[in-house]
Amino acid sequence: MGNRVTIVDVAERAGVAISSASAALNGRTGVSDKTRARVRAAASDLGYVASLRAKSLSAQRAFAVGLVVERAIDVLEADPFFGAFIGGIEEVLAAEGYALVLQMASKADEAMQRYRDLSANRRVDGVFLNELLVDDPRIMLLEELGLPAVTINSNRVPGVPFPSVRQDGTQAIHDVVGLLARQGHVRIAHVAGPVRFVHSRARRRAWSAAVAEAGLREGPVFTGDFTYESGWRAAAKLLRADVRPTAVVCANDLMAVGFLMHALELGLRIPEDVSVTGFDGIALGTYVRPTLTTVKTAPRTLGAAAARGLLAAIRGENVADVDIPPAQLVVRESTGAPPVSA
Amino acid sequence: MGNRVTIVDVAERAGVAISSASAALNGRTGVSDKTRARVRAAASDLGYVASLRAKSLSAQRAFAVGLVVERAIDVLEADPFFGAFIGGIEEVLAAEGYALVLQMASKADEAMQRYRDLSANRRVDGVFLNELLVDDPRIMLLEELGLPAVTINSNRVPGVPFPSVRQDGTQAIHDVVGLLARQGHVRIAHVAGPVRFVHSRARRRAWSAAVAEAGLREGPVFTGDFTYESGWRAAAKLLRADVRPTAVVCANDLMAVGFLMHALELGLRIPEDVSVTGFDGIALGTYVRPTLTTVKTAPRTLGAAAARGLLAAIRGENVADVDIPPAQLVVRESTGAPPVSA
DNA sequence: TTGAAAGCGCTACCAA
DNA sequence: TTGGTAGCGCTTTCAA
Repeated sequence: MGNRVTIVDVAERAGVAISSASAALNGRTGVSDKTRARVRAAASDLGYVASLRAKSLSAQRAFAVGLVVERAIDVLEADPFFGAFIGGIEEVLAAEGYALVLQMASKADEAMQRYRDLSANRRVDGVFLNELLVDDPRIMLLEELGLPAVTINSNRVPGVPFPSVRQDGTQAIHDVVGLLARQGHVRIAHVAGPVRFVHSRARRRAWSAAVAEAGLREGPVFTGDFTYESGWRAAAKLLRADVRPTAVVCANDLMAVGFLMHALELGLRIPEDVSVTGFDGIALGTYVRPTLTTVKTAPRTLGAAAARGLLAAIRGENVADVDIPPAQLVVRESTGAPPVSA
Repeated sequence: MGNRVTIVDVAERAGVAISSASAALNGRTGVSDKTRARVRAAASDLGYVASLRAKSLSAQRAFAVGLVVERAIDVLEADPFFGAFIGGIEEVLAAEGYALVLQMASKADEAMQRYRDLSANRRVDGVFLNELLVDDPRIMLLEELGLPAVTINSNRVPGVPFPSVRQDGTQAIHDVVGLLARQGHVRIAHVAGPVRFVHSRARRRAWSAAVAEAGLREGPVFTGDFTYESGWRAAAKLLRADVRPTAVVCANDLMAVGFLMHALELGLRIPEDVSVTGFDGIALGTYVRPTLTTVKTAPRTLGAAAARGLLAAIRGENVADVDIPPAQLVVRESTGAPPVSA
């Protein structure tokens, strides 16, 4: 344990000063090619790997970034977003010698505390701001803390000092509604996410605008919480109304599947009696019957872009907002022409 | 940034030596109560938080542990195990001031390299060994590296120097088979996981033993890879045989659901024509119709126990293997009496 | 281009 | 019980 190879050993073996060894190893200029080669050889002979601890302390960087997932922990199970998102993050982080510190919080104030700690003990050099709230308190907190950050899928808000990495879903939702309208649907409902989320609002606005654009009146809106159960409840509510919507655009797949399953349970046929669409493009949507028409997002690509943006922000670069290619409509079996009686 | 409060400031304000401040703050003995109180007050006045970087370097600990998830990254999406497992880990880590470093690898040798790096640059103090293989090369690697570890859900292998944290599923699989046998099933098939996994084998052995115990002959075995698709393929294979099994015990829920959906697609009724059972207890099993009879595991509890074990191992304690309460049979709709003709 | 040395902020040893 | 002080292993001036 204590017999670890340090830069001192490397310098000694190469017959140079420690500072030269450091410069050589880190690709800094000011060392002759000969010296650099000798140092490199010595390092590889000795199997030298720099201690991240010492490096962190002296370089004043943690070489790690943080992701705080705020979620009632049981709910996380059903949310496949993070797996792929984290995969994308890791992909670029690993290449840069950075690591991901993953934290979990079940409530908002707990999450705030995690950010505070992460900053106070300097465990990370920057963080991801996922699932933004309207007037998200984390923004101001991180600004105060001076911790670099990137926001994920937020709108470009003027006051916010952090770059945003997004995948637009607006166009795809327009496509969804357009598809339904062309199929003859007139009463198109929406199952929304909690209003506090920026992306819930964006999806609802997109639905709203698309419906108007199609020359239709807005159907009823049910506000869920992105869970299967709330999709189920949405069906109970919307399908029991005197005049049923013939199509329901849901703000995520899990709610759409909950809705769909309950509709089937009520004896309705999909899409003959009611069309259902989701958002996300999770695998579950292909397991159910009928398979779910949805908007396919790219969490992995998003994660990679977010990581690149965050690393750039940490390096102090002036990073612009980035938009990855927009989400795409994927038409499957849960959408079709409305009942003629409607 | 540079104006960070350090222990020097705290010591100065409290009018004591740095070493005393350190001792006081860390609850070490050898400081008077009065001094300790003064130091604590000074620290809180100043909003002092120790720098993890300096602490790490001097204490020779990273205050972080690693989890390397080895998975074809797209597959991860559908696997809800890790969300809850990580939740459990985080729960105990956070309380101890430790953090979780999450890494991803898509192939085995890539994963090995991640462990090697984690150890070489000393990013973590220990790691979780999940999804153990038979003769897992990671064991020897970590032993060589001298990195503390705990194995998750492995068998107690004599040669392995790491404590194991497990949840037994054997009894529950016996219960599954017992249930089926009592219902009159005689041909009970198994959809297994890849043979290289320790837990695949354990589940298969449990099925095998339980079938024998029920006085039955083993039904056919299909080896899948824990994906929905492989469950689907299993159905294609097993249900097309001349003599169909009347019940199928799957090694995880995702395969069970794939099997179930395909069986339905083939026009079979469940459980009237064929009973299907899973293992894991994921939410998906309650979304499908019929709902899935399964063995419910507790990944969250497992994660918490694993984290406790790992921290103890890091502290150098001699930690015993721990078994959390066993997985439980959950009977739902996908099991019932076999067809009379069978 | 090279090397000596001063930190980075903390822990822990050893005298006092 | 207290207070110096020598590391921990690296980066980064600043002279030579």
